[in-house]
Amino acid sequence: MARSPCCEKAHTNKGAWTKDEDQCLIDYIHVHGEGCWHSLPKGAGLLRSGKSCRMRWINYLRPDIKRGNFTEEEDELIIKLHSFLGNKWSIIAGRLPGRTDNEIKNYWNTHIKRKLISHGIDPQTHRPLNEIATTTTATSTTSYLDFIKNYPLSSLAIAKINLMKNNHTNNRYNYNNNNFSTTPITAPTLNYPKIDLVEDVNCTSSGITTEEEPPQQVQKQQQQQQQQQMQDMFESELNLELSIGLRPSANTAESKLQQVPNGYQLFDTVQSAMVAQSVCLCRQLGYQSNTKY
DNA sequence: AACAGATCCAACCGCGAAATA
DNA sequence: TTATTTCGCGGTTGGATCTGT
Repeated sequence: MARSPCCEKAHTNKGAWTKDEDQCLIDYIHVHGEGCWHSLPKGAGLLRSGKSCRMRWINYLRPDIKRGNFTEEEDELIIKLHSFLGNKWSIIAGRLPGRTDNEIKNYWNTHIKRKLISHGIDPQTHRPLNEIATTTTATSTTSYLDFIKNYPLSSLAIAKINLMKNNHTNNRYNYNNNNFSTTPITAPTLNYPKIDLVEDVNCTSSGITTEEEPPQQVQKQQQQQQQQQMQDMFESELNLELSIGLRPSANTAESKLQQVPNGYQLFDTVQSAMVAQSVCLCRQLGYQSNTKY
């Protein structure tokens, strides 16, 4: 009892759309709305596949599509989201109003990718190209000191790890029901040594100190203040990073992520810390400032 | 002006998941 | 339960345009 055969492929045009075809599609959607792509061509009198109509509408004809060059803010957001999500263009597009997944994908492949490569950053891993060969198998068994030794983290990334170490011992960040929460875990995580952050919240230097000086009241207070600032910043960034996918639907990668047992686990492995590092690295290269690659 | 190579981007293709008969 | 269609996604292609010589 299957459906009747589809004859969509018969007698369909291919290639560039004409103005008449565009207008025909626009008029039809204005009257009948989006959806039912399969039956749309027949109803609209178009010799196109439903798939082609959908693509044309979503990527080109939709009235809310934003035209023109990408802004620096959009650049930065795309890189950040890509470092987190990979090639999930539709999800990334969902975070950039008016931009389509196809447009972002093209922009990534023609602009951002090249810029990252020219600056020695692998566009897939968001890590320095010359370090990729030796870091492909970082696991939770890697000691944090080994990791630091090989991949000096930005202070921001370190601060994030410290905060998790200090404030959420034996916790990991989970993504459930569109929110991050901390939930006890049993799986082994990194053995974080205590590393006090005392400088450089803007990723302008390596900023790592490994031993605390003999306590002095003023220093303590300053450190507490800085730590609080870092926590605020961290939570702020986390909100951005983890608010990805607030509109999950049944068949999206977002919903799949949420379906992973124990939720969407972030920063519980060395790789996750690398993500933080890579984002910071991009910033160091100018994405946060007014300078461009 | 003419040509070649590089770049851009709209459009196509194949695949997997969901829906449906 | 199974076979098939439909939909949406990411990867790729190829024609149009740009740039350098």
